[in-house]
Amino acid sequence: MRFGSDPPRGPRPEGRESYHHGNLREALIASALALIAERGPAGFSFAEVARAAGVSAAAPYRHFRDRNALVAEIARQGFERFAVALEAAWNLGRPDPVAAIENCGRAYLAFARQEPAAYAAMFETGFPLEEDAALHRASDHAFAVIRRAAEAACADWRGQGARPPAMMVALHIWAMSHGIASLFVGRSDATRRKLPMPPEHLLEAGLLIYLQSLGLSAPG
Amino acid sequence: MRFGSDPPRGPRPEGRESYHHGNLREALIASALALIAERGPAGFSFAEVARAAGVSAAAPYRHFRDRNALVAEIARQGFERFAVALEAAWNLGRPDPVAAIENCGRAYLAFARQEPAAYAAMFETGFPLEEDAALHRASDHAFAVIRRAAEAACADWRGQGARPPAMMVALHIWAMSHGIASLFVGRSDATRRKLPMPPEHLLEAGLLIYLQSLGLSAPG
DNA sequence: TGTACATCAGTGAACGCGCGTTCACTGATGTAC
DNA sequence: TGTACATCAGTGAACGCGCGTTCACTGATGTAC
Repeated sequence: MRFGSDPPRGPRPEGRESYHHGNLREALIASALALIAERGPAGFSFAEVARAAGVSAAAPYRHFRDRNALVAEIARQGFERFAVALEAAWNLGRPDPVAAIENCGRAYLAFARQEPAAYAAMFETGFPLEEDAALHRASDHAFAVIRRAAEAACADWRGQGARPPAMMVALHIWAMSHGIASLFVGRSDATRRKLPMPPEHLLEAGLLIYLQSLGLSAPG
Repeated sequence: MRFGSDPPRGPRPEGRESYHHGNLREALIASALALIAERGPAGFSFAEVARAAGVSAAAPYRHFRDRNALVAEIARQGFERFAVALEAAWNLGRPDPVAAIENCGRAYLAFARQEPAAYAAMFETGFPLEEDAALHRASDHAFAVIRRAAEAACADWRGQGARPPAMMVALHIWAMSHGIASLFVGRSDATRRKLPMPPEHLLEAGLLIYLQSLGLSAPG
């Protein structure tokens, strides 16, 4: 039985049946993500990615200038997905800014846990952001979500003394989240330190204590 | 003019004059630190370290099983110096625990700034601590300083509600410090993000806000 | 003080290997007519 | 619908290179007597 949308000749499941791969660019990214998850962002060669994608060593050059360009693209896509996840967790500040910020914190750790390879490519490679405008934009895009969350929270502020600067608050939230993610939510469990509590609880408590101090949350 | 303590033959400044190097182990560590500072903990080969130390490619095997053993040793020594620096900053909790904790924060960032290579070896390599007892001990040793500081601060606690658990406070301090260090105090300036303020100020403010909330610091 | 010897740190040649990169090529796809 | 042709993605062979690792060696150092 054949349908109009079938490919011209024979079956074509996962593997290669055609001279052309058809989707090599995405396949290379997927293979690289798997290798990063296993061995870290510096633990594989360009040739190895090609092999993992079932393609000759010369093929990747049709899609990426070199290994770095591939990893940078992985980081860029990671930042975009990261921004989307944070945005969804923020959920326009509902039910209230502080609760929404805690949701962002959970989303932050969930991303580090579920996409450890992308997270490593984003934060552990040390690419100079100045040299890759697209990467820089994607990274700014993710931070902008946290920044807007901090601004919304600060707008709600009803404490005493000076109003806390939203930029500073955003940076503190980011630093605390990233610190916990990178110390305790790593790639291999063996690599990371043991914790007496789930990282999510640790972060939640930290954010709550911090935000309370600013008069941004009703004291418990 | 000759002195009794002179080496037996001729001058012996930095380079090699003797068949034996005399201090190759330390020289390899120094060369590796320089290479890490330049290119990150994964950016060099074992042979390259030997070359940088002015020695044949086979020589390092007399001192380190392989490249990983060398980097692990660098991380271990780094943790020991880190512990010493934190201990000095803590200064037995003087003049008071909160001020002393802020000094620890400054020392934390100072270490990341002045010893970026060691810091990278300590936190960016992902060695499984279970497999290297000496490294694990050194790392615990550094954390113990922060932990003792948190305990001393919590002992001083005079707030309302439940007394904060010192372990949690220690982890929050560590996470905030590490987050700021790893996001904003990196190896090459080009790599790290731009900040509207010095990282030291950011960390100081963050710790103060956090500790105030726990009733550990006189509200400003 | 001198000599013989054991120990040990570094040499340099050798090996096989995988990598990065280039190149002319080939075969699949898409399109103009 | 069929044919000719341009485009393009992937091939596989080739190259030089540096790496990791081993080995028998050599020359410096330290020590026993």
